Amino acid sequence: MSACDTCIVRNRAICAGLEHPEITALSTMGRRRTVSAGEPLIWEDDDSLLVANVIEGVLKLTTSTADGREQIVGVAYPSDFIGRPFGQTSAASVVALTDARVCVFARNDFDRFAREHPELEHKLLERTLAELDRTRAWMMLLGRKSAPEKIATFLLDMSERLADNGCMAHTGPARQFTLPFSRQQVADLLGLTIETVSRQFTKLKADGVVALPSRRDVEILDRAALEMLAG
Amino acid sequence: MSACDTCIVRNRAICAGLEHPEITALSTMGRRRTVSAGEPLIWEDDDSLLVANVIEGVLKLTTSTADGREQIVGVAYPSDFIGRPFGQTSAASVVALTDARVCVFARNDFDRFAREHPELEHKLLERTLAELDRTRAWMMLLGRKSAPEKIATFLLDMSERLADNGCMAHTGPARQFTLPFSRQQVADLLGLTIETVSRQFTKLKADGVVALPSRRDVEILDRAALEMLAG
DNA sequence: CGACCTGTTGAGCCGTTTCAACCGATGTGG
DNA sequence: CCACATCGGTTGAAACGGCTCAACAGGTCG
Repeated sequence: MSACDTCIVRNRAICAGLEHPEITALSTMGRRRTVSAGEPLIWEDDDSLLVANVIEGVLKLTTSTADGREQIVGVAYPSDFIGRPFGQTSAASVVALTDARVCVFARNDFDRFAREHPELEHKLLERTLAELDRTRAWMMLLGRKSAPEKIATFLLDMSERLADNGCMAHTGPARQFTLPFSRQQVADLLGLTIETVSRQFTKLKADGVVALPSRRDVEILDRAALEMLAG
Repeated sequence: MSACDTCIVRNRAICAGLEHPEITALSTMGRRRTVSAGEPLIWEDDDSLLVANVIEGVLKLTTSTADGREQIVGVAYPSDFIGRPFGQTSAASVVALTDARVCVFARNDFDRFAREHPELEHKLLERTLAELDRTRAWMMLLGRKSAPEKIATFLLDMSERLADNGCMAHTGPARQFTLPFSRQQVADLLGLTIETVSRQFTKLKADGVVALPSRRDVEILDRAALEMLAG
């Protein structure tokens, strides 16, 4: 019996739908690993040596400039795939935001296996296309939205993404949730400074749009207002 | 003999490497089409009815807000693939920037064909992964770079992308080229206003970094300076 | 020639950043 | 046990970069 048999993202990750012999083969290639909050898993511009499935936790994908500015270019949740298959170098660093568990594969092995299993490649393609859609929507935010719009859009997005971490049927957007991000990370995600993020949060709170019971907790009091603000 | 046999992007598009019977099958599904500069090919949020290969010309992928702000989220050059396979709606509009020729497929047909031909799906996956890398690099620009840095990065990027439109071996970045964009489109690509773009161009010219013989023509006089400015 | 379109230039304004001080929670060592 | 440092976050004041609005320039086309 492989670790996959009890994997909690087994039915949502790219492994979903693979037949038993394939799962077994994948299982022997993969290795479970934990990554502590703040710990890197992949370095930008490094040789792309490994890919992984996220089992539990949240990780950020970032790119940086020479002078240290950072932009979060993606966020990986459970069942998401990370790393750069079929490429020599990875374009982004991957760092855990929360303690996380991942299922890692040597890129070589994974590439070879994927090429031999079209069903897996198809899943990967669907995922990559969806991620590209999301990324493009985020470009709109980065290039054209104001700070209040960015924050509102961000909160609505979080409310959807963090809704069903479990395996239940789709429950709709969450009214309250805990951000996996510090203020600095929210800033890096939205292309703002930490101070601007803080001020916008305070403003939303003052206007009664959200409640902020703690640093990381958000409760949406007036979703319609947020949607209005999101632009 | 199918149109594919004489297709000028035959060896660079996703069709590359397909065996003859497959090419023939694809050929019967596809249809050549011309798109005039400014003419749309796909509408944002519409049902995703068609996908295409770019044969000649340049097209922009854009998303817009309700109040009319626009962000260019991608640019398609010859041999690039456009449209959203395996999805119900397309997340971006596609509009020709120059007169263009494309090879279009009904999305249904293409999806079915792709699923039956792993080699094609693999090509599509590689392309999509590369596009995702590029898109993420652009997020860095949108979120974290200043106007001068954006313009410098843009010019360097153009210089590479427009280098070998032909089929010759890689010739390195172009020293001079013709932009397929109006000032407004450059602004929409960089998340700036048209006035800021214009001022930055003027500044680069005044500093002797580039020459601008006409509205659309650029000649890079001091590449090192541009690379410095690009941040 | 005049209308029109694209792009440039100027002046002033506004939003975001910058820089700095402050706050509250957490943790530590004397 | 309490002074004290630390860390993440908030708040304030001022500077600045890019935006807005408006006028103007250069081509092109009727």
